[in-house]
Amino acid sequence: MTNSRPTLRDVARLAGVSHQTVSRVINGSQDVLPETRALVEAAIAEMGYRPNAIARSMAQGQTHTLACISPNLTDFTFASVIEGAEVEARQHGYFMLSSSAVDPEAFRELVDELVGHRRVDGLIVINPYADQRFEFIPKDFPLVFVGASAHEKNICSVSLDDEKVAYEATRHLLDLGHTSIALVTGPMEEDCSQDRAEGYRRALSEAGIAFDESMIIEGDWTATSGQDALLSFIELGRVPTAVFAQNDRMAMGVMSAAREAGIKVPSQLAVIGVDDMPLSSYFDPPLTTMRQDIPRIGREATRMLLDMIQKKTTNTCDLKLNAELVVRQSTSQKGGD
Amino acid sequence: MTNSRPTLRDVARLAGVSHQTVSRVINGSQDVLPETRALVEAAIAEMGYRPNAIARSMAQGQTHTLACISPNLTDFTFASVIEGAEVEARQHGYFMLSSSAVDPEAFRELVDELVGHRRVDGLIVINPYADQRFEFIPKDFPLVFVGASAHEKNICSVSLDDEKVAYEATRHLLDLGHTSIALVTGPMEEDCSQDRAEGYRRALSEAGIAFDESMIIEGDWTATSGQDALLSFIELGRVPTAVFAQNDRMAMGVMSAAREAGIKVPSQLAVIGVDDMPLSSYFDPPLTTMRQDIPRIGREATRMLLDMIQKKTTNTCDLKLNAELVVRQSTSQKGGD
DNA sequence: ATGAAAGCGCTAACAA
DNA sequence: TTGTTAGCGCTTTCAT
Repeated sequence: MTNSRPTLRDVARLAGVSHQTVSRVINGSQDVLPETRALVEAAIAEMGYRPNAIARSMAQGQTHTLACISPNLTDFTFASVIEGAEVEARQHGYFMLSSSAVDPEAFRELVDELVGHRRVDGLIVINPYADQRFEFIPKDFPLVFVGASAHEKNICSVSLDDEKVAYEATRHLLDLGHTSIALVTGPMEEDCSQDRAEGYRRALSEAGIAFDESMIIEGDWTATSGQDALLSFIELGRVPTAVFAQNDRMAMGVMSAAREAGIKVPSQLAVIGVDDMPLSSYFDPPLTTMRQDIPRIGREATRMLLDMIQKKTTNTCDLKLNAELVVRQSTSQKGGD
Repeated sequence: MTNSRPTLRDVARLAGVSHQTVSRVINGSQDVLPETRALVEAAIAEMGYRPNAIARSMAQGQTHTLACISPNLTDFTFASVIEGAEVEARQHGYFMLSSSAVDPEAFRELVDELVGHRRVDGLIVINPYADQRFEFIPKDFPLVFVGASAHEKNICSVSLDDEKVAYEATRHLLDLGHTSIALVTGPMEEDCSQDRAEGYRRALSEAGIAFDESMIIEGDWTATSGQDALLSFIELGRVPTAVFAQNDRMAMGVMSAAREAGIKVPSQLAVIGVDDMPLSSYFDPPLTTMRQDIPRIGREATRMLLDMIQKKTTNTCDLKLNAELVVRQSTSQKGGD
C-alpha cells in the first residue's frame, strides 16, 4: 500500500520530528537546528518527498499562478508578449496560464473561471479594447493591460507608444520626399489603430500636407487586408507614392499586391510597417519597419502585476515603450537611406 | 467585515441547509429536491458565491490543469499546437499551462515544478527529442509527445507523418522533371528532421537517382539558415535545380538568397517547403508547400491526454497526420502545375 | 433527499 | 528551536 505519495507527515514520522518542522525545512526557515534540518532532509530524500503545490496554495490563499488572456496565441505579436510574460513570471516563481478568448462571451467565461473561481492571483489582458470584452474585465483584482492604456484611470498598462511610433514612421516617409502617403490601419475599434492613425495625421499636418480621408483604408492586421488595400487604391486610380502599414503583415500584403500590379517597390511605392517580425528582412524587398521589443512588453506587464500582488502597491502606471526605425530596401533603393 | 468572499458554509447558513447540500447543488447532483435547489441557488445568487477551484482541487486530488512544454512559445508551429491544445482542453473543462524550456536544465526544473509538485494532471511535450531533455521526462504520469513518436514504446504521440510528407514533397519536384534536388534540413538531432531526410532519400532512390550527401545541408529552421544553405551551394559551384526545405521559413531564406544571387525562382530553381504558414502565399514567388493542420495536432494530443487521465486507458498510440501539397509559383511558372 | 463527520496536505498562530 | 492546535474550502464517505 505504499502507492500514494508521501506527505509532510510521513516525512515527519520518518525523521522523528513534527510535521511543522518539516514545513519549516522545505520553506527554508532559519529557526531549525542544522542537525534537525539534516535529519529532515535525509528523510525527504529517502522518501522522495515533493511538496504538493495545491495544498500549499490552499493554505496560503494564493495560487502563484497568473493568467494572460489574448485574442489568440498564434499571432506573432501576442505570442511574443506571452512568452516574455511567462519567462518573467517563472523567474519570480509564478506560472502563467495563457488562454485565448476569441470574443467577449468567451472572455467573460474565461475571466469567471480564472478570477471568479480564484484560480489565479493576477491577470494580464492583451488588447482589452479589441471588442466589447472590456465590459467583463474584473475591477478590484490585480490587473494589467497590454496593448492599450486603460480608459478608467486606475488600471496599469504597458503598450507601444503608438502615436509616437506612427509619427516617426510617417516622418520617415516625409523625409524621403513623399507627399502622397497612404495609411493602412488595423481594426479601428482597437485603440492602437486609432493612436497610430493619430500619429500619422500629426506628421502630415506638421509637414503642411492636407489631410485626405480617402488615403486611409482600414485593414485587419492580415497580409490579405494589406493586399486588398492597395488593390482598392489601384482601382480608384489613386495610387500613392508611399504606404504606411500599421503592421508588417499588412505591409507584406501591400508589397505583394504591388508586385502583381507591376508597381516597383520602393521606386514607385515606398512601404513601411511596424513590428520587425522575424521574416520582415526576408520580404522582397526587405521591409523598412518600426522595430518594437515585444517580449519586453510582456516582461514589464508581469513585473507590474507581481508588484501589485506582492507589495500591494496601487500606483497606477501606464508604461509606453518606443520603437526603433529600421531602414531596409522597401523605402530605400540602397537599404541605407 | 464582509470583506472576504463567501464560502460554501456561508451559503448553507443563509439557505438554511447543510453545506453538503450546497455542494450537491453546485455539482449538479440529482439527489436534491427542486425546492431545496431553488433555495440554495437563491442564496448563491444573493451572496455572489463562486466555488473556489483550489479547494476543489485539493479535495478531489486533481487540478483540472494540463501543461504543455515547448522549446518556445513564439515559433508559429509551436504556438499553433499550443493554441489547438488549449482550445481542446478548455472544451473539456481543463486549463492549459504553457511554458517554454530553452534547454534540458530548464526543462528539468519545469517538470519538477509541474509534475513533481502536482500542479497539473497531465503533460504534453513538444519536440521531446530537441535536445537531451528526454532524459528528464517523467514516466508513470499522463504524457503525450508532440512532434516525434516516442522511442520507448508506451508513450503516446501525435506528429506529422514526416517521412511520408517529405517523400511527397520530393516526389513533386521529381514529377516536375528535376533530378538535382537539394535538401535543407532542420537540426539533425530532431527526429522530424531525420524522418524528413529519410522520405527525401526514399523518393530519390525510387526515382533511380544516385544519392549525393553533399546535396544535404543542415539548417536550424530559421530563414537565415535557409539563406546560408543556398549560399553554400553557390560557393561550391553546385547549385541544384530544386530545393526541398524542411520548413517554410528556410524555404523563404532560400528564395531570398536566390533573388540576391540573380537566380530565378522557379525557372532556374524550384523551391518547396513544409507548413504553409500564413505568409507563405505572400512570398515572392508564392511558396509551394506541404500544408499541415497544426492546431489539430494540439487538439489530438489533448484528447489523448484527457483519455489517459479520465478513462485511465493506457493504449499506446502514435497518431501520424498527413499534409497536403499546395502548389504555388515557387515550383511552377503558372501556379497551376 | 439530507446531514454529520472526517480529511485532502499544507501553513499560521500560538505555546512550550 | 520545536511542537500543538486550528483551520484553508471543498468533497467524500456514511448515516439518517
